[in-house]
Formats: sequence, structure tokens, C-alpha cells
Amino acid sequence: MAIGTLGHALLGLLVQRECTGYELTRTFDESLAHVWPTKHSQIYPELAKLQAAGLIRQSGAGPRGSKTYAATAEGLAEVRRWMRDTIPSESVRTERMLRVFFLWLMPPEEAMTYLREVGGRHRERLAHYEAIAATIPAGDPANRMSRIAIEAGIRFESAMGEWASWAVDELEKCAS
Amino acid sequence: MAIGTLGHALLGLLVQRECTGYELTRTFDESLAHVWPTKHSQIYPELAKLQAAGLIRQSGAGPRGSKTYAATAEGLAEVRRWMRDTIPSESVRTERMLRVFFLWLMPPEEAMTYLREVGGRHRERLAHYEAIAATIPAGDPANRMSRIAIEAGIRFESAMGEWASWAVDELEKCAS
DNA sequence: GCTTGACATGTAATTTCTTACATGTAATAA
DNA sequence: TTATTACATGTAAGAAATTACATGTCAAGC
Repeated sequence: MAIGTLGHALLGLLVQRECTGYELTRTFDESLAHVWPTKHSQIYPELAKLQAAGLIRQSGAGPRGSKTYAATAEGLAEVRRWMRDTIPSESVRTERMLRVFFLWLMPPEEAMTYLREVGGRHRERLAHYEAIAATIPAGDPANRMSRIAIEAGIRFESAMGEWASWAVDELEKCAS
Repeated sequence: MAIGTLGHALLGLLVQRECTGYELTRTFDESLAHVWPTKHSQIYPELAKLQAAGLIRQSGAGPRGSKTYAATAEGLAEVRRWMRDTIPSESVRTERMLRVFFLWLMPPEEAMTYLREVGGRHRERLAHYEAIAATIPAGDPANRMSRIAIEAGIRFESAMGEWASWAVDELEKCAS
């Protein structure tokens, strides 16, 4: 019963603070899902696995049958081992970008519509990330890593938004 | 037997030109795998599925038992339908970026080492994409879409490489 | 009292993806 | 001639991910 990427991510979150499965699900939905999408139907079985492996323990119980989990010392050691000793997969999977390879199959009009949509999404997310970044007090060492992570999102969305605009311009140049 | 993202990607490649499974595998490894990783063990069964669905046909046979496939008219219609009428999944999956969320668990030294590595990878790929871009004749309408796709890679790697350098600087500032 | 929505946790079925197994051909270089 | 590499195609087993099924609590507003 080896622990995978999702298990280590959950472990990392539970080292930071104890959480219920529901809270972990929301944390994923709000932030981690941008780089590692997952559903509650995967999280709950994974928590059971982590508990069976002694990497987390149930630290409490709340209303509506909620259970709070916390990482054990072994769990902390395991997530550190994962970070230090294992090589992350290089792979990136994004259907939006995949489709760009097949835009030539579409009439230029539709290709441009697609690229405008993609650009719009990137700009939306950019605004969202910038709003989050604005709430992180600058220069606070405790939030340094959060700021670094959100900055990656900002630069990514910014670059891709600009790329989409540039791509539309390229297509327009040729249309005229 | 519904066709998924991989099936449509194969279809898209086979519309462009007829290929063997081996050639499709290499095309993925060299370019599409950057946005949609896959293995030959997934490609061969998928080709059988596409053929059974009448979306591709075997158009020839070569040495060493190789089979060449081409998209049928239905296949072309299907890939166009997919591009026009279906909404691409928004999700992006990247373990490298996931790990950034857990860098705070590591000593600053190791976090910086990680970020330097990430930066190095991005710069490597940037150089690779720029080399490819240099081989595409500028202003050639036939290669317009290829140029647009590779530009996305260039901007992405460039932005992420700069982000990694910035992140290292941020951590160094606090260390001193 | 009733309805809606957020909270909360799970399982089941299916599909997709990865890793490993398995086999064989043709060309090239030592 | 023999070893290595690139070509070439598949299957099997297992892990991971998605979608659907399934149930129930608590609070707020009507």
C-alpha cells in the first residue's frame, strides 16, 4: 500500500494543521486543484489508507459525524522524505493547450474565438490570484512560501493571457 | 465506447497525415506529451477502438509488421465536433508545482535547491522550444498554428524560469 | 413546519493511466 | 557473425481518477 502524490499532498496539508476530509476537499477545490485536481471520493479512501499506514491519526470528532485528522511524526517524516528523496514527475497535462495543436482543423474564426476564450479564462484567474496575493501581508516570513506559490500562478496566468492575445493578433494579421 | 481526449488527439494527428502507432507514439513523446502525456500501451488499444468506431482506417502496411492508419471522413467530422461542441477540461496537473505548496516543510537551503532545479528545467525546455521555433519559417501560413503552439511553450517556460529565479532571490533575501 | 443549501462522509462502477511483461524485425557497426 | 539499437506491436496487472450512487446532519429563512 504505497502512498502516491495525492497521499503526500494530504499529508502536507495535515502537517500544517489538522483538518476534516471536508476541509481538505475544500482546500483542494480552492487552491491545490489548480495544480492537482481531485475529488472527495478520492480523498476519503486516501485518508483511510494514510491512517492504516500510521501516517495520520484521527485527532477529534465534530458535529455531523465529522472527523478531524492530524499528521503523526511518521507522517511528517514521510512527507519530508518524499520532498527530499523522490523526483517529481515532469509531466503536465492540460486539455486546453492540447487543443491548440488542432486549431488548424477549424475555420480561422472559430480558432480565434477559442483563443479569445482561453485568454479570458487566464485573465479571470489572474485577477483571482492577484486578489488572493493582495490579502497576504508582504514581507511576512510566515507567508513567504504562500506568496511564492501564488506568484507562480500570477506569472503563469499573465504569460498565458498575453500569449492568447498575441495569438489572436497573429491570426487577425493573416485574415486581413 | 466513447472516445476520450486521447482518442481525439490521435484522430487530430491522423487527419494531418497517416501514421503508424509507432509514429504517433513518437509524435507524442516529442511534442504532445508536454501537454498530454501518454504511452504506447495506451495508444495501440485506442487505435483499435477508433478503428472499431469507423473513425480511422488502416491505410497501409509497412515493414516489421507496421500498420499505417488514416482518419476517415467520420473521423475528421468527429474531431471537429469535439473541438467545436465540447468544453475542454479546465484542469492542469503538475507535480512540480504541487510541491511548491510544501516547500515550507523543508529547510530553506533545500527549498532553494528545489527551486533552482525547477528553474533549470524550465530554462532547458525554453532553449529546446526556441530551437524548434527557429526551424519554423516565419510568416509561412501553413505553419502558423505550429508557431502559435510553440510560442505558448516558449512563454510558459520563460515565465516559469523567471519565477523560479525570483523565488530563489526572495528566499535569499530573508536568509541574510 | 418546510424547504433549501452548506456541511459531512462514504461506496461502487467505470474509465484512464502507468508499469511491466512479451515478442519479433531490420539495420548498423564492431 | 554477433551485438546493439531503433523499429514495431501488442497484452496484463495494478494504480489513480472520474462520475455516479447513497446517506444523513444542521442552520437559516420562509
